[in-house]
Parts: sequence; C-alpha cells; structure tokens
Amino acid sequence: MAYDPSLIEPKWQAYWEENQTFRAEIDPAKPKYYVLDMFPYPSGAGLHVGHPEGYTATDIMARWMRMKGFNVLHPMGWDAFGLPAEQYAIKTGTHPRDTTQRNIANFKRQIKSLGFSYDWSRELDTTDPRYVKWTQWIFRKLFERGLAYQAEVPVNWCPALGTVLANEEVIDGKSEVGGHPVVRMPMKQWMLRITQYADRLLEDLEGLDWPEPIKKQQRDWIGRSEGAHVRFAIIGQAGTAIEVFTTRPDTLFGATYMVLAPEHPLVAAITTAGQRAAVDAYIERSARKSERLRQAELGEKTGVATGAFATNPVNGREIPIWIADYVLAGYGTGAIMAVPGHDERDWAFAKTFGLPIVEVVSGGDVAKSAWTGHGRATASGFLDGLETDAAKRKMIEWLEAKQIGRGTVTYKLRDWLFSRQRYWGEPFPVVHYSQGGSQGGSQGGADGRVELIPESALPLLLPELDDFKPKGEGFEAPLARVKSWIETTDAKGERVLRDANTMPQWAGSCWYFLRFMDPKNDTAPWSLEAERYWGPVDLYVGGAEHAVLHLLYSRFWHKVLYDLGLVHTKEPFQKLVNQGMILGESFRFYDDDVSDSARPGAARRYASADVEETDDGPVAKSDGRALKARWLHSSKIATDANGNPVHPEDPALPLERVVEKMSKSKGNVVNPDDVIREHGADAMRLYEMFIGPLEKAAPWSTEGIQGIYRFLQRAWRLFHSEEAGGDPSEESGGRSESRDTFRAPVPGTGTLEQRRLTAQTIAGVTDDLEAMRFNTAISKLMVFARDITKDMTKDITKDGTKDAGKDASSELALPRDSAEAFILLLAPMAPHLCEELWQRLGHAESLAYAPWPVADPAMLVADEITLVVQVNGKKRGEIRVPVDVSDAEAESGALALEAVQRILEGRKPKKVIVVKGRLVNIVG
RNA sequence: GCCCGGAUGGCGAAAUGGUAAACGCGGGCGACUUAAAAUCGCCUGGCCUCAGGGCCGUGCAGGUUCGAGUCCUGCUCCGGGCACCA
Repeated sequence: MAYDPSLIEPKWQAYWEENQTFRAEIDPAKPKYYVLDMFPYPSGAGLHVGHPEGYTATDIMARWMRMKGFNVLHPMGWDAFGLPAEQYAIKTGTHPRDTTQRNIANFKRQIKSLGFSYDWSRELDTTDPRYVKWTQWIFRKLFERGLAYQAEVPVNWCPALGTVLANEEVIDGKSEVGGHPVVRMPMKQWMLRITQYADRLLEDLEGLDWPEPIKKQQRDWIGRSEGAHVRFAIIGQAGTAIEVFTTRPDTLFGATYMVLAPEHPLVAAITTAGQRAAVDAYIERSARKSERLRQAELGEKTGVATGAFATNPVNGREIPIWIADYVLAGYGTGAIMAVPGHDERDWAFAKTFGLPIVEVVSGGDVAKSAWTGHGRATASGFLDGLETDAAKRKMIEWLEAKQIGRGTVTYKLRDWLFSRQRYWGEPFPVVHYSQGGSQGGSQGGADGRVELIPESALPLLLPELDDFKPKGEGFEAPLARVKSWIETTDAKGERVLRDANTMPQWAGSCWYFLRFMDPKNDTAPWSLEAERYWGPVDLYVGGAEHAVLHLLYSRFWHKVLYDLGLVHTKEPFQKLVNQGMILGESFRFYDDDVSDSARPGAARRYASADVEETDDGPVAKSDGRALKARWLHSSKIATDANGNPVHPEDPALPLERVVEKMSKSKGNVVNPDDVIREHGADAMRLYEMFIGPLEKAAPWSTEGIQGIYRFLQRAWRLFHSEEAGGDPSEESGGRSESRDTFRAPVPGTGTLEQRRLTAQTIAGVTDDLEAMRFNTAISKLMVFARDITKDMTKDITKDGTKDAGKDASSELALPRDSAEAFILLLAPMAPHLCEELWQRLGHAESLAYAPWPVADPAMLVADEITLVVQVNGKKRGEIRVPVDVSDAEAESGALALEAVQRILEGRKPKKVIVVKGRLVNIVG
C-alpha cells in the first residue's frame, strides 16, 4: 500500500472516536492545559481554508501538551445566534433554527475531517435552550448587581436590517454587515455598565501574555484620560453653571469661549430670545445629520452662538457660549471650554467664527496653528513660568481649593448597548409592569417597573414565528408582534409584558469558554470544581478582528463573575495569539467588455501594465476606453517559456498576480473539502502551518501543498519499500497499485551521524513548538526525513561539487530510535499518518499519550566545528577546529589560510576577534 | 490626521548583532521508464571572470560597531485599526 490518506485518515478518526481518545476529565494529579479556538459562527458557506489555520495551531499545541503529560481541555462549539440565519429566514421563511442546525452539521463534518483532537462530548451551541438558560442566568446576575439598565439613548438604527447596531458594528455610517445606511435615533435600550469596570479592564491587561498591539488597542478603546472638571458660571443665571471636562486645566486662562453639544440639556435654558431661532434650526439640522454626512464634513466647523455668556473662573472674563456639533454629547460632560490657542479643533472653530485666540503655553505660534505640545505657561497669572505638568497640578489644586472644579478621570469607553430588535437571539428574562415598557422603542413607554422572571422560569425561549420580517412602520422588533408571547402574567396573576428585544450575538460568546469546562451541568452554568481546575484558558487563538469587542466584553463578564465568586481568576484568557488571514491568489487582466455578462471572445483583453486606474475605474492607457478587471483562478492559467503566467487563450497576454482576501467574485476561494480529497487532512494541516508564521497573513498556493504531500510520502517511504512483486500497472484495475511493504527500522540507535541528527531534530522541533513556530519545526522534520538514511560521511568533500550524487546514493538503514522519535515529533502536526506508522511499528496503543522524545544532550555537541574566517567583517574562508579550540589556536588557524594572507598582503592584523564557536574576524 | 504592523531571490519564507537566502514552490539539467506520470539526484540572487576567484546584494538615505536583514535617526511604499473623545 502506498501512502493513501483517504484510507488512513478515516480509519484513525474512527479510532479516536470509538476509543474516546481525547475525552478530558478532571484529574488533580495532572497539570491542566486549556487550549481554545474562537468558536465559529456556522455560516451557510461552510468552512473556508482560513478557519483551519487557527484550529490546526491549537490542535498541534493540544496534542503536544498531551504528550508532555498535561491534561488537555480542547473543546469546540458553535456561536450559532446571528443575523445571516435570520435574514435567510426573512427571505425564505426557513426557521433560523433549521438553517443553524444544518450549517452546524456541515461545519462539524468539515472540522471532523481534519482530524482535530477535540473532546466532542463537550460540544455546545449557543442557541441550545440548555445554554440559553445560563446566558439568561448570567444576565440576571448583571441585572441584580445594577449592571444592566434601560436607557433612552440615541442608537444606530439600520432600517434595512431592521435592528439597532452597536457603535462598533457601524463602519463609516454604514452597517458592518451588508453596508446598509444607518441613522441615529433615540430608543429605549438595554445597556450594560461596562464603564464601571473600565479601570480594572485597563489594569489587568498588565499580566496578560497577549500581543502588545492588541493590548494597546484595548487601552485606546477604553481611552482613559486624566484631567479636571471645571464649572463656569452663566452670567445672569445665578446658580446655573456649565461643567466641562478638560485634559488641559493648565490652559484655563486661554479659554476664550465655550461650546455645548447641541443635545446638551442646558441649551434651551440659556439661549437668548434673539438667538433662539438660529439655535433651534442648528439643533434640528445636526440631529438629522446622517453619520455619512458627519464623516464627510469632518474638520469643517459649524456652530451657532446661544447669546449667553459665562465667566471664566480664573480671570473673570466674560466668554460667549456657543453650540456646535464638534462637541460630542456622549463624552465628558457634553460641554467644553474652548482654548483655541492650544487645541486644533478649537483653533479651527475660532478662525471660522472670528473668536479670540490667546497664547497661554509657549512653544508654538498660535497665529499660525494651535500649539498642543507642552511648554511654559504664560499670560496665566499664578501659573506663569510653570511647565505643563506642574501647571496642571497647580491649577487642579487651585480649582479644588476654590471649589469650582476637581481633578478627574474620564473614559472613551461607553456603556455597552446590549439589545437588538431581532428574533434570533436570547430573549431578556424580564417582564415590564404597567403600560409601555420596552417594545423595541416604538411605544416609548412610561417608565414601567422591570423585574426579572424567576430563575425557575429559565430558559425563556423564543416563540415560534412564521414571519420573521421586521414591521415596516418605524422600528418594531419581530417579537413585539407576537401578542401571545409578549402578554403574560406574573406569579401573582398581574398582567405584564415581556421584553421584545433580544440579546446581541456577543452574549453567547462572552462565557462559552466557561461552559466548556462543565457543559452538561443542569444545576449551574458550571461547577466551581471544574472552573478551579480548568480555568483560565491557557491559550486562546483567533482572528485579530476580535481584538477589541469580543475580548473586551468577555473580560468584562468574567470580572463580574469573579466578583460573584464564580470564577477564580481575574482574567479569562492568559495567552492570546492572533492568526493571520489566509489569502487567495488569482490572476488579473482587463477587457473592454464593461457589461457584467461577459460575451466570451468578443472583448479585447489588456494586460495590467497597459491599464491605468482612474476615479471612474480602470481605463486603457492607449485610448482611454473603460475597462473591467477580470480574474482567473490559478488552476486556469497557462505559463510562458519563462514560467510567467499568461492567459490560457492568449499566450501573449501576461497576467498580474493578485493576492487578497478570498471572495467569490475573484475566483480565489479554496474549499477545504477539495484539498482534503486531493491531498488529505494531514497535508492540509501541514501546509497551513508551513506557509509562514502563524500570526502573518499568507496566500494559499495550490502548488505549494504539493511539496508537503511529497514530504509525507517521503516519511511514508522511510518505513516502506516498494516491492517489485509482479509487473506494475499490469491491468490492475486502472489504478497503478505500487505495492509497498512495511520495512521495519533496524534495532538500536544507528550511526553517530544518525544519533546527532535525531537529537538535533528533537531539540529543534521542541523549541519551535514551544514558540509556536510551526513552519520551522516542519522544515527541520523535512531535513530529518531527507538526511536520516543518507550516508553523510561519504559525500562531505571540501568543495562538494563533484559527483556528490554518486557517493550519496549509498543508503543507511533507519534505526528504530530515530524512527520512533521522528514519528512522535511529527504526530501533533500530521496525526493520522503518524498513528498509522506507530501502529505498524508494533504499538498497540494510540500515540496520543506517548511521551514526547527527549534529545540526548551528548549528541547535541559536536567534536569538531566549522569556524567562519572573516577579514574586516567579510567572509574569506572557513576552518575546521576541535569544539574546545582555544582562541589563540583559532586565530593562528585563521591566519594560516591562504586567502587571508593574500588579502592582508603581508600587513600585520590590527586586531583579531574570536567569537567562540562562531567565527574569527581579522581586522587589518 | 493619529496609532499599530510590515518590506529579504521569480514566489511562500529562514536567519541568539557573527557564513544572508535553511525548508518549500516554481524553473533547469540528469537518472529510472518504450513513453509519460510518480520518484530520486544535482543546479538555481545579480554582475564580471581563462581558471583561482572577484564585485554587488535584505525598500531608501545616514549612523553606531571589528562586524548590521537584525540596533539608532530620518524618509518611502504597502497592509490593518481608530477617527472632531476636549
């Protein structure tokens, strides 16, 4: 039998399943290792080659840690609530549950075909009522602790999706999903008080083994800034004051006007009669302003004076109060003191409206632009001469002494908008008393009392529905229409209304890693025992697109659970790794058929070099006619004599190689099913790990996997010999069955060279896995497979060029020690092949728990080494020396080289540098 | 605009401040074969050279060092994130 993954792989997948090989149980005698993938949303499109990259990396770590004696928890599940299933339901009437179940089945089949060592007995699905129950249970805890509340907030309403989106889900004024327009409008919504945890979310980043850029992104997102709150009295309105937040209290002397956000509650009260019409018009206009318009107008300053004035508390000057939409209602106090000399936005505004600009910090030229850097305070009374930091401190002291302000801290982080007007999500386990309540905001209701439904009533499940469309009039949630579900009674029989909102998709993913620890528990979300043993996640791998949202939300919930004593660590994910994206490769040309329905042959084709990109799209350089880009899949292209890609029907047309995100329209999507069918799961796993560092994006190359496949065959052939039994391809049924027979390695440890190579490979692969450098680990195993049976002693001739091939053809036998080490080293990466070889070596048990090989330290040091000889830092030769050569001997050996003498031309070296075990550098 | 990454052969890449390009793809030559595929071996950064060999070479320009892909300064380009956050 030749290497045939289609026979080996299903065999071992069945074996692992039957023997429950990867079932994890709590075992206090063993150290634990919890390795987790970001669980996928099971989309209808199925797995793409990007998914298995992270899964393979975690699987290698899981299998490796098992072999190192750890008790490994490695689960998989489904983030199964989500918009696509609901949108599919709107289109087709298929219940999202059915779509979801079907997609999960497909995902599971695909993932299983890759041979990952998941403990499938722990599989979970966030839409499962047994899971929803505990998501709702956690919401109860949040509510009880005052961390969940309802508020009328301006939200991002997306009419096309029929739902409200979180700020994070809105990109450039359009929905992240689908790119539909989004408008801002006030609605009553569930909010989670994540801001209460801002400081802890910031501080606890310290101890985490996460990529620094991700930590920074989280810090920036939380956006802590220190400054001061200052109250400005309004002239003629005794007792009213405007409070502002500033990070530069040291510039207070330079505050020449104030600005309120248009939504600021004091606007109506302070506006003078003369300005009322203009102010109202401005408020009206900015409220209607779409996100897109806001984006487009960025930088242009608009605003209106209210007619009112305030007193600058440090110098008693009267300063005008304006409203302008460059001040955001949601940050700080929604009002600012404007210091045009030292803030770019204020400077631009002051220039636009002719307001005074005063320099109070030296260092720039405020006539030309705002100076935002530090410097010495000037024209600032008691601050004069102080450096910025000292000036800030002194001003805060002064404000606090006078009781007109105080040092304070603000955050960019806002409370988390936690409700969606969708069907396919977790219902809120609450009821509303009296009329109104939150019905997706449309009824805006009286502030009826909200109460949790009893724990015993969980899970609160979704009602069945046959029409999933959001209603046309305004923004009513689908659930609001289900009167039979919405209207209910409480324990005392009082009429109450359920909440028509559902939770966002984040809810389920905020705690799934905890449920994996104890997924079948009916009496608690997880047992304390399980959490104390398995928690926290030791290694978490997923895409960088979750850098802020999922990770921040999960950390927040985790901290709440920590405060409740339900988890014993402050942080959920100790080590985080972001895998890079697998990109698609395609080949581009252009043609002048700009219609979408390309008429074959009719169009004139252009190479990329003859095309120019303009604002109106690509045009031909020659005559300027409009062109359209076309893409060819790499399997469709031809190559010219030099190996360059050309169009298959037009060999004179060079193609441009393009590497980018996989998408259907570019014809560069690779389906894992196809790859596995052709090359097997082991080859796919290995290839994804081999194309480059895990964190880096890399293109999938259809040819590249061939090299990996060859390596696996080579590994197979180390243990098999082709038998010349019978004529090959003698009408043996179409397929040429080259019959290999198992060739057992010879007992023992082999030659010195073989022992060295084996030890080096063990040490190298182990180091590489430790650092998750899978690409270099694989290359070391390739070198091993190539050289282990090669008689190296014969073909090392100093210049190596002549007839090396002839001598090298003499082959050594494969020693059993080396053979076993090789199989075990390769096993985490190519488990099917290695299990098969392991069995053929005579082992009855799976190698999943076989001990990881240890390198013989004596074999890692050579007796003789090669030193590089440099003259003035440039390589001129090398010398073979004993490993313990003295510096003097190395030096004289180097100087004896003919090449060195020639270059020195009899000069005496000025200096000789000997680097132990490395080189000799002669400076002369 | 701000913040993060990144830039090394035809391509994916490797390289504790110490032999740049390991390993793989692609390409070339050869072996095996009636032939092809598969497999195996060798070659494969550029330029110069009669051999020996030499010169150049890690986005650009400098610097530190006996020695720089690696460290420092200033740029260029590409990718990603954030965006009037006071």
